[in-house]
Amino acid sequence: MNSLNIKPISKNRTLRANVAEQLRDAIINGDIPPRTKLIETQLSELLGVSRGPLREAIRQLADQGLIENIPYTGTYVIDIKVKNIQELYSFRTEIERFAFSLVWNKRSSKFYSDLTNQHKRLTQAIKAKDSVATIYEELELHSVVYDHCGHDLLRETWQRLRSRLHLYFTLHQKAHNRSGPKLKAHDAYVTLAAGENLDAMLEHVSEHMNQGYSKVEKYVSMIEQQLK
Amino acid sequence: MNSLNIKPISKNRTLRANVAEQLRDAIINGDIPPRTKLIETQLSELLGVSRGPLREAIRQLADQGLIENIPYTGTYVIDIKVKNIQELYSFRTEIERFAFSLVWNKRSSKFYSDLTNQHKRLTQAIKAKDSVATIYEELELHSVVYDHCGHDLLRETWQRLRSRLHLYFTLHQKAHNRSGPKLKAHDAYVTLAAGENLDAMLEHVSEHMNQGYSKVEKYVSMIEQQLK
DNA sequence: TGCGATTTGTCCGTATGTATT
DNA sequence: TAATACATACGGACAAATCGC
Repeated sequence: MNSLNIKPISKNRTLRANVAEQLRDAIINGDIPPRTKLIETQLSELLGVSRGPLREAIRQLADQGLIENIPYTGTYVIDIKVKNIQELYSFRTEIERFAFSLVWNKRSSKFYSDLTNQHKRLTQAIKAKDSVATIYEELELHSVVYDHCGHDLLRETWQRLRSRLHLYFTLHQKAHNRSGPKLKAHDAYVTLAAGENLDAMLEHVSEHMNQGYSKVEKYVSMIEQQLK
Repeated sequence: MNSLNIKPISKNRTLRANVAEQLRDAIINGDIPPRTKLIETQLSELLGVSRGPLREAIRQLADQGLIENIPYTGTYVIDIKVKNIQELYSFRTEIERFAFSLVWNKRSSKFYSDLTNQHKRLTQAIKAKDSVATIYEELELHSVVYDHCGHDLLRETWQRLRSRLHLYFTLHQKAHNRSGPKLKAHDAYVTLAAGENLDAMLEHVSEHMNQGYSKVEKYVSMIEQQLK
């Protein structure tokens, strides 16, 4: 009843936006695997749109870093590389620490409630063993601090990373789909974020990221070797 | 002879890339002032291209944050707002400190030479009172650390900020075109970057940014009041 | 080296949707 | 309410570039 449905009722009014959203979702959910070549004529027929809006959507996803476009050659879903993961995690650490520094002295009651509510959703998804929802809710949990820090540029930067991060999470999940994230992995995160010790929070962010990184690093380096 | 020409011989092979570059340059050089509405039919005729590539270029510049698109309504050059400037500078501080931390222990001889050469170019531009070149060379100087830190994601993020920063610099310059940057404003920056005290460098970056921010803040808040 | 097939890039004419007046 | 201006979308056509043979 009072639980808001997660569905983002974003009625994208333009076709290009809808196409971009559909393609993005298909990629980050693993339905279109890395290295796949996106052929315009095929896609436009599949999606039921003309090449115009499709090409504009492709341009947007390329700017977001989910696909790579080589002129006169083709557009490909990005590849997995250890270096990219490492960069994603190290950069994430920096900006999330920055976000907490910004939000710390102006944390509102809504911040606390958003945090706990989102933690609840994540816990439920984990308990339900819904791996797709778990990934989404974990990213949503981390989005809370960006949404409340009042720094549009920072939030925008986070959103750009989020898609790629989502893709890596999905691929990792699919590789060994039984080991989801630990049930209590985010307890300390939420507790500290609602506490009064900023330094402890910042330190925890760094640790949390390192743990996440080492979790996927081995898998990715293995994949990279296989493809080599 | 040995001095490489600055001209980026980037023969953009696709029309959309050329159009995007032309539009971007026109905006950051102030030839197309903020709030200007970009009308597709006019632009496509002016540039001598069809609406297809033009629209794709517009989508790219919108993703870069230089223009804003409102569906079925129009595309406008971004507005100037104090909050945006403040965000730009605070975020820049964070990522440039991060970049120096990354590069510190692997600074190569090329890093030092790039740094001093670029400082020389900046100095020459200032002496020549070439305000357009001065802005470009100052941004190039700051680009050195990103180019050498070996973090593609960080460099990519910097490039995204750079266009907006360039625009603000240009507008500030045009507002009172006699006060260019001080001749020795970057001496300490270069000296510290080539030195051995990382903490001093990081501290200087923060100070350097604060100075830059306060320089444009008053001007922008004035403009913002005028337009209100 | 060249040739042909495939795909991307580009142009144009037209029709429709939307906001504004 | 109607009319206008413009963005959006479609479909067909052709040019240009890449790749495999």
